[in-house]
Amino acid sequence: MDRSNYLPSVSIDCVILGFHDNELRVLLLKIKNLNIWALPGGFVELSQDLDLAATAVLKRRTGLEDIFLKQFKVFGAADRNQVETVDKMVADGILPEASRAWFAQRFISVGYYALVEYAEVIKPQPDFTSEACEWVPLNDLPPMIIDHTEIIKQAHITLKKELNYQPIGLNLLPDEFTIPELQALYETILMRKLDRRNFRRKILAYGILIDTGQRRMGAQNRAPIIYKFNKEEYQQVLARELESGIF
Amino acid sequence: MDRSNYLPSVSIDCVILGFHDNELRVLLLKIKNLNIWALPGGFVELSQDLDLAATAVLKRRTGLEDIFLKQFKVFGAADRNQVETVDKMVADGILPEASRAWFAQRFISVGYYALVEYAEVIKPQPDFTSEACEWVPLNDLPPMIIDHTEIIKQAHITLKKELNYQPIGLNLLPDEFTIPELQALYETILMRKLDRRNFRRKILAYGILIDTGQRRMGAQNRAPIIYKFNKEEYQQVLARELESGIF
DNA sequence: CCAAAAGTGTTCGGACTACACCCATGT
DNA sequence: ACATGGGTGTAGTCCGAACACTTTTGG
Repeated sequence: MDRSNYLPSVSIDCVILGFHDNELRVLLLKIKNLNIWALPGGFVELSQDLDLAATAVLKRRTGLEDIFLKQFKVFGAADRNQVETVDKMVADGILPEASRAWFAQRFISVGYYALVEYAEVIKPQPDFTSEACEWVPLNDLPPMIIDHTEIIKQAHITLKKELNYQPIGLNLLPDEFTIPELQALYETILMRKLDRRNFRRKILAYGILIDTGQRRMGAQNRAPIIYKFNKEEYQQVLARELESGIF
Repeated sequence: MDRSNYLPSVSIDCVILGFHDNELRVLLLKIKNLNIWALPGGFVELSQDLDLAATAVLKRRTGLEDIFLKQFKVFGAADRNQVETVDKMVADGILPEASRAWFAQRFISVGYYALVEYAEVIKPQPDFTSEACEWVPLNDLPPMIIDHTEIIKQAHITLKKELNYQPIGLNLLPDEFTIPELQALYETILMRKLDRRNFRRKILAYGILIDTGQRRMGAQNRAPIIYKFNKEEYQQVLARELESGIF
């Protein structure tokens, strides 16, 4: 693996969030032979846009493309390196001796977060340094490398703030869903209960839901209406928010 | 100048904003022998926190410390380098041949912005590559290097958004000021008129202003009350905002 | 006295909150 | 029938937008 193709000092970490069993989950890699987990990350090729490098990480781990991916913060503490971990991995033969210096260097890491539909990620892909790639509940994180716990925390804070000004759900929910399901997503992200009736009104007011005319049967209660996102309107609402601060 | 003390590939650009003559101004450096301007920037020492490096840039150019300085975005396009400009500067003897490679490399630049009190910056300091360091009105920018125009634009957008949830003015106004003066600052940042009465009510509701009991005399109209910021309350309001997304 | 701009109060409407009620579904 | 949770309506409250009047200052 030739490290000379990458920009030194710069890394990318992706907080890939999915929603399952009414829980927010983040995609993590378990480092071989160690009880330490890490965010999927990567480096930037010499002639590659930073955002593209992030997109490539997402693609590599999940197979997904065209997903909402957003830079949210840079992590640049002086002690952001992992000498001990790298030494151990070299000793275990996981990393070749030749790449010790590369991985042990200090990185400035750009944090990105993505929202993906859990079900569409068939088989998360570990890399050669990791023995597992799993969805881990956000509120039950294992020991993480360096500051990755903090990175996840910051991603979650960012997500909560975004929720106040933008609809969220496309990419995070299946194609078809009910309003109660969408509400469960919101409640999970915000970590608090919302009023059913007010939520419905607010979300319908966005004008981004399409009534499919179908209902979700099977439960021991009134069958809720199944909706789809009106993707054009959805994108327009997002764009309106982003535009809000034109120069 | 030994470049081996710095992290490669990573740079910092600071959008230092001041307020004067009812205009927002940004501190720019004019590159020697060229009609191109640049944001004050710098690099990160090998064992220096990223945020500290940004603070150092601010200190170096303005002499100011303990100023609100915030990371707002990373600029990582693949073509973010300045080969032609560097070649010209080396040819002109401004940059030593030995540092050509350093300055011509591709940088991932972390954007910071700062709000400073115009009057407190006595004499902005140019560096050895620049022949001037001046306050330039934000809506009358000269030709800028690489993507620095875009960086300033993004900083302004960020500032406008911050304004919606936080008070701004400490660091940007003199110690004593009137509410109409504070309103002029807001109107300049937001680039639109605000209602006098609603503005007054809203800003007083924050509880961060102290009536000094004095009035600004001299104008041909009723003398406005002079206020000071209640700095403790001000910081608390800011902290409350930042805390708002606790895990 | 007059122009100019500061200080004060009131009203209106929209958005969010907090509720109570009815309806459909599976057991 | 009944427990469960979905769909609908309504009154109260808060906040911001819009606007009219009075007060103070210098000329």
